[in-house]
Amino acid sequence: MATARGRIDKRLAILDGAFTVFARRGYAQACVQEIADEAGVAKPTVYNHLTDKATLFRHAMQAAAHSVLDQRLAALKPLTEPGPDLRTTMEEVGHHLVRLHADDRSCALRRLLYAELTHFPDILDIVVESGPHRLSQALADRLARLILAGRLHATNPDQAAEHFLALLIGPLEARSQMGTRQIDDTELQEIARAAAHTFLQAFGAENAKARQSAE
Amino acid sequence: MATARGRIDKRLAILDGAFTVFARRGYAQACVQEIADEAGVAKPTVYNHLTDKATLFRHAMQAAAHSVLDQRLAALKPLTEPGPDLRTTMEEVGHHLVRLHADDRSCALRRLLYAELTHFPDILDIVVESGPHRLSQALADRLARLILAGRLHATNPDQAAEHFLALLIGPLEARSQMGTRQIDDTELQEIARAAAHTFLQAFGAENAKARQSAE
DNA sequence: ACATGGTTGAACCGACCGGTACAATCGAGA
DNA sequence: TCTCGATTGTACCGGTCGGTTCAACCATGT
Repeated sequence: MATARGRIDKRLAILDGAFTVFARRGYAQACVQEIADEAGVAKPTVYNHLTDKATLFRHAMQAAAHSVLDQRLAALKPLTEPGPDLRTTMEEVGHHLVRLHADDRSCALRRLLYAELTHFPDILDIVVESGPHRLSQALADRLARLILAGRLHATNPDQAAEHFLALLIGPLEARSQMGTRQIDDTELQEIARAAAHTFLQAFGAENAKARQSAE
Repeated sequence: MATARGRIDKRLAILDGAFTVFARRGYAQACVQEIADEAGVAKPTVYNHLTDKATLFRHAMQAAAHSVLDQRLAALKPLTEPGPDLRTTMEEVGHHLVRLHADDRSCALRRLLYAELTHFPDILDIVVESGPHRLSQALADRLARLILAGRLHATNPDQAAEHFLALLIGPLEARSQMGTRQIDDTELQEIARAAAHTFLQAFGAENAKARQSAE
């Protein structure tokens, strides 16, 4: 009705509307009629494209997870060619990651994942495998290069990546109350700055050299 | 029927059974009849003690959050009188915290909180205020003492506490897939060890002295 | 023995919702 | 213009569940 009555794939509109409604109501409380309305489509059309409410949920979650992952991987790009000041590039990357993590759809995705873990165990594989795990791997790759280049001092790039992400996400989650409170951008920047500070304090090459020369 | 037909407060059994069933099914899918069965009680008895399914949920969550918080605060005790080796006491405390965090009830509490954030905004205040926030505050108090005693080098005890908790919880959450996978205790210990290592690398007094003397 | 108040089982009401059936309609290609 | 497939609105079925009612049932205090 409200949608442009074109040939644009309704499937996309359905999946998008489905995620919106699932995010708003949760799986059980979301009724298919509301999803159909949100997508500007009749209820039978929904069942025409997706057989089940469950498979509708699965596909919507998968699509959302995919789009979220792409954004996050793109945010790591500056680390492949960091400027002379490693600290500011790490702060930038951290800021970017934190901003993506605080995004509404990202928060909704995590909430839904947490919520329906028990009912849809297979979704965990889809989302988490293509989510934090892939991100951590990609970050570890970048950090490994930096270690080899002598700009970081760490024994285990995987652990370093895990810890950097933890220093970013942990304080963010604590402050944002699971995405309820809106956080203004300067506070996000402050979180990223603090995380980069602690991380470089622990893994920065200069600090390591200082420690070694003092022994 | 199966329960001892004593005068023991049924209210407690109801709240406990309610949390169990909510954890198992989620809020919407949990039917009151199953809660009554779990508590060994008739359905009208449930409505006799708690007026509503919603208030039942609220009270069950509050009770669970309270018990979880108590355990976590108790785990901080060794930090008030740390032995000569700060590292091992921090590893112990971290191990204890991580083990509590990985507990089934604790995971279920977080899952339910995440899941029903939208429907019960007031629960967030109850749980999060008496949860991670209080824990972070208590930890910050302990760390402040250690800073004054010259055993840690940090400018902001609140931030240090936030970062230590992040280094513990973040990797745990990543590895445990939101509490789905069971983690064996030696892996928990390894997580705590790594967290304490990075934390002391960044905030340890010896490292700081080394850095200063090298400048 | 008697009264009282919480407890029990069972049945019941009303609402909601997933999924389907069906007839009417629309849109594009021949 | 005609036809075919997808889409639409609507109505319906069946099941589930929150919440209530009610009669019977203890267990206690007097």
